[in-house]
Amino acid sequence: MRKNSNIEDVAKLAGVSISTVSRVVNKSSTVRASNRICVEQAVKKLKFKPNLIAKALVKGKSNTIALVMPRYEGIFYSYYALEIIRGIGTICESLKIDLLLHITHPNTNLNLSNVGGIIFAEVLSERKQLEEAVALNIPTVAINNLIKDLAVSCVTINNKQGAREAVDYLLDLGHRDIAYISGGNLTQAAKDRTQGYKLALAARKIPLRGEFMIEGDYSRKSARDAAEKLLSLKNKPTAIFVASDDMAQEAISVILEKGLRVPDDMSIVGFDDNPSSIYGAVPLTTIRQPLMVMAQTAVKELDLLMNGEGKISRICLPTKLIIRDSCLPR
Amino acid sequence: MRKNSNIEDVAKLAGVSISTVSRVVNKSSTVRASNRICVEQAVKKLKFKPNLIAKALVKGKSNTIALVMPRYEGIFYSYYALEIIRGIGTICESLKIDLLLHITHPNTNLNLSNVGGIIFAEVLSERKQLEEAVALNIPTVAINNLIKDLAVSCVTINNKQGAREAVDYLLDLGHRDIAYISGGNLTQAAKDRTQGYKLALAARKIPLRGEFMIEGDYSRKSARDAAEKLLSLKNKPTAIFVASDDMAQEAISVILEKGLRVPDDMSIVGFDDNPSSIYGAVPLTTIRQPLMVMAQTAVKELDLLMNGEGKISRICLPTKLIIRDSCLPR
DNA sequence: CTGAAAGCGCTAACAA
DNA sequence: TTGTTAGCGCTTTCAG
Repeated sequence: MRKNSNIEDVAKLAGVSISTVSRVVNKSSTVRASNRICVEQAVKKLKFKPNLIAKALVKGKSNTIALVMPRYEGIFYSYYALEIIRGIGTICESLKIDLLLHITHPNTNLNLSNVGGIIFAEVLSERKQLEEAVALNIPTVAINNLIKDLAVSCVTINNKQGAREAVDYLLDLGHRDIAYISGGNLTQAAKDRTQGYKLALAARKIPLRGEFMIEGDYSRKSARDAAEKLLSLKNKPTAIFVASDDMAQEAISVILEKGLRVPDDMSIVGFDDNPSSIYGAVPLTTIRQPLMVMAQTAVKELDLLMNGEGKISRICLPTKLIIRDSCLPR
Repeated sequence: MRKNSNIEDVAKLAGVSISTVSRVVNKSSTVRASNRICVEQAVKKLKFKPNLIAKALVKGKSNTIALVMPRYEGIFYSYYALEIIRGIGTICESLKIDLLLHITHPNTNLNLSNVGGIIFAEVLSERKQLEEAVALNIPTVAINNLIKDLAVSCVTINNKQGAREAVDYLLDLGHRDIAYISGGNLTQAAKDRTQGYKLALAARKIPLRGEFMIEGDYSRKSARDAAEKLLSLKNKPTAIFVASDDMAQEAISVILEKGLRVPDDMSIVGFDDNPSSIYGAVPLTTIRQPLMVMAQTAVKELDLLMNGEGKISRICLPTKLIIRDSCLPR
């Protein structure tokens, strides 16, 4: 059976005490060169890997953080989820932090008490866990949500402003009949984008039209249905703002299939700046959101918190309108 | 600062020894009812959560498994990666196994020695880590790969056979000019599908045509490029087998945009049975691969291995041809 | 059925 | 600069 060598074996082989071994392994205080070399050789010969579990126990905290991600189909299959997992995963890897992934359901209850910190990818559905984490005094940061009533750090994208920018752009182009395919209301981000859409129209005193606002769920199917509904309207919109690039691409496919042209007959703005938005049938004008930066910032904030050096912060990252070829003036 | 109550606090409050507390918490040996109740009450009052780190230390193994996933753009943004993460994540959640996610680069070196088990989502690029895991005697299972030269369990999808089925179907429909958009050669699965394509043609003595075999990388962009290349050929194929549904959908979009029809002018078969393949412009005929079953099987096998009850097994899961509307006889 | 005590592998005073 | 030692919180013999 497996029998990893431990610090004692190394000490014995190197002819020093375990403290010395610990010191050289952790590069803490200075050790006489000759001893360090002995230890290093022993480490190599024995293939010694420090037992992180023991270390975590004595340190009273682990180097592990949990990423809590709900498994709603919609959000999970979105570019967002993937990019967040990838981003946080990559940063953790480079910071040598262990990443625990929790794919949750509203009623899963996690034992959060043994991680060093937690990142919530979405809180609308995880409110209880968030509160528990705060109560347990575990360093926590929420992403893509702005939480004001709880003492947690958050780093978010300015979804409302981003959506507003998108619609403003369409408005500036002369469009007045602007439809919207939303991302539902299961996430704060999706709700914020809807807010932004409404705000932009309200600012120009353009009344909201119920038939122009269609609820999607970030899936391609929902976008297809929505686009078809929009195209079958007596008074069609001249432009559509779509809450994600993936959905926008699907909407474009539908429009093209019906023999209409984009942007000539219909202008489209997406949201994400998904890399594939450059390469579709028509390069997509969209809102770029710095997902990677958000992931990175979240992990760094958390790391600070975990080391007792940080304090609660609320960071809001700006979006940027990326103009490509899917819009034309009205 | 945080000060979780520990087993000793509970023991004191319940008026018993820590051994007794341990027993009731772990439901191990029988404890007198009155004592059990006392302990349970104390646990509740103190909100006692056992420290899993200490437990792991004394048990000499953790309840944590690592999922190692390379971060090649192509594979990472595929339906496969997402479904695997989601599948394994979900199963682990229900089995109360902690899931460590490692998003790796070829040259990241992980400290694998402190997990209870490892699942490799892809081994072509992770061969060294795999070998190390085996050398360290850590329970390991590889998914979507069949490894014969190493003592590891693997559970895989029969990619070769699946691809062959797809092409055979086209062949049976009378097609002879069958093109192929591949998933590259960075993963075993992608290579196997290419094998399957070649085998199917060879079995009917149809010569391979270089211009009919285009390398993709599972991204929509690569599929778009490939489809355009295929459509610009003097002698166009009459059917295309595409190594993923996502890519197949993109190919269909391209074809439709050029004013051609699917399946009338071009038959398409995908691979994955991605849920969205039902809802696209044309419901896609495809190869269903039981990704969830694979994930589930992998975790269960690993769990067995971790509990010393299992032995090396190599499981190959069958695919299934799902006939929808994207193919027509020639 | 219950409790005392010996560790699991490591870190961090403290002493030398 | 180095070694000794006391834990970190828990499980598990082994006695009682």
